[in-house]
Amino acid sequence: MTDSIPYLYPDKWLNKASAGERVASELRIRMIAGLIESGSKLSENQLASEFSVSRSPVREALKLLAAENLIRLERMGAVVLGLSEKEIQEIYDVRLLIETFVFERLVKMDTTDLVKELSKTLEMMKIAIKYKDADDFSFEDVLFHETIIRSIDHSHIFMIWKNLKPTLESLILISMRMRFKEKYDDFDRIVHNHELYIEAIRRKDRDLMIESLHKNFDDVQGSVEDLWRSQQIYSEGVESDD
Amino acid sequence: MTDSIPYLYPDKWLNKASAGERVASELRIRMIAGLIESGSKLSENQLASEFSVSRSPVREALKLLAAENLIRLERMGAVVLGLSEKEIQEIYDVRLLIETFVFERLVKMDTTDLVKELSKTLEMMKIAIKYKDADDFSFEDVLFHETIIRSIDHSHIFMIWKNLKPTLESLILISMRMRFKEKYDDFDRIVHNHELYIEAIRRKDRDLMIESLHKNFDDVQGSVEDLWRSQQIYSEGVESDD
DNA sequence: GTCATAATACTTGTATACAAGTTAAACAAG
DNA sequence: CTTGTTTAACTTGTATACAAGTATTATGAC
Repeated sequence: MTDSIPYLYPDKWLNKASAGERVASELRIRMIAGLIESGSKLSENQLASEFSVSRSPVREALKLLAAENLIRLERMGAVVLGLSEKEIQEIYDVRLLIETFVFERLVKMDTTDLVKELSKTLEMMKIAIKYKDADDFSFEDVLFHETIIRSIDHSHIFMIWKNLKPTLESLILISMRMRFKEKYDDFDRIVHNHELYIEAIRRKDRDLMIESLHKNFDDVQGSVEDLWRSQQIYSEGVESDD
Repeated sequence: MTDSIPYLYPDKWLNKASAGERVASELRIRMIAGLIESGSKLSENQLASEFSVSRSPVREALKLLAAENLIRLERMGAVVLGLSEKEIQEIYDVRLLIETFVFERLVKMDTTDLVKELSKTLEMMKIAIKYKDADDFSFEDVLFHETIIRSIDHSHIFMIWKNLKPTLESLILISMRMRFKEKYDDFDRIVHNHELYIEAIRRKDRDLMIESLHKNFDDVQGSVEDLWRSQQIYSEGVESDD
């Protein structure tokens, strides 16, 4: 068995994470990047030895991934589901659903602090672009949307976000790493869309919000093809064995 | 420590559940029934000895409850959050959100099979009423809504349901046990509302669906007071110790 | 009495051990 | 060669052991 697969998930995002979360994060991004094929089977013992941990954290990881619908737990072994194009579409359905819900609440609130917070995050994103740091950029991008959702103080809507977040995070991360290499110009547009989003919140303009939301989706949606290509790049020099 | 608290969660729903799921189900319904007060702390060891299992399944249970926002995992011990009135309102926000989404999909589909399935479930509900079996009734009631949501074959919407289901299930269960004792006439109305819902799906009538959905909410919403009263009933003869 | 420090009794996270069950393979009979 | 049975190697779920860290309590100096 080759252990040559490099770690894809950023180490600095795992500061005080347990071993289980680490394993889950790494497995998740590998599945989304296509390094672990849909349909393949994972066993606790196999993963435990592969990641040099005991079965306890592996069990924890598998439970997490099962809750995210990335694997299905069966009698013997967990079968990898991965992300089909349908799944990615579904994720955007849910994002649209919760972000429009959030916006309906936002228009009844004072959004001054939120706008300030979002502006700060956007500045951070610009810095990340300037220094070509895909990981930092992705982090701030995810944070941007999380900040919006958190602002309405709705614990169940936020739960939905918490479930969606890990998958989305990996998706964005892979997509952004790709763009920093090959489509650097995209970021002008991405930044502009986020500015639009902030403006929509500031002006409480529903139409503008929906517009920027859809543009934002198109951004990531359009990058799905990049994603599939990335699978080839990531798997270069890996699939020698097995 | 008193071990005198009777088990609230139906045994027959735990056929092939693991010890962890059993503990989670029982803790969940106790929290929702108010037998475990919000703010109290749970520790793994304490729960392990209380339920006569080891820490492994208890850890599993706590993870599940944390994902449902019923407890918050902290450094030392898990603090019980329970269900405030705000939380219950939030749950209905989410139900409204996903069921209207589902309906928008349904109107574009052939719903013949679904209507048949729902009719069957409704018949089951009627039998449960006839035999005054609150647990059976609750089971079929939850199944009714699950069947609708499942029918559009949208895995992420279904994930949201899966997260919501356990809490809702306990909520309905407690509410229905109450009504079978004290408000038996309510069931005529509940059955009628479900008939309306089926009719809305059959006719693909948005307005009727929204109407019956709201009525359905009012049914459970109105029973929240019952819920608080139930906490007194359940806790009769229990709080002797501690 | 008050404050600082040390000891103790908790806590969680991880590793390992064991039991029960399932799959798959080996093997024998026809 | 096919079929049926037994054996062996897996699997998961649970219990237990251990290490590292945290809160609390006890202790002692002032």
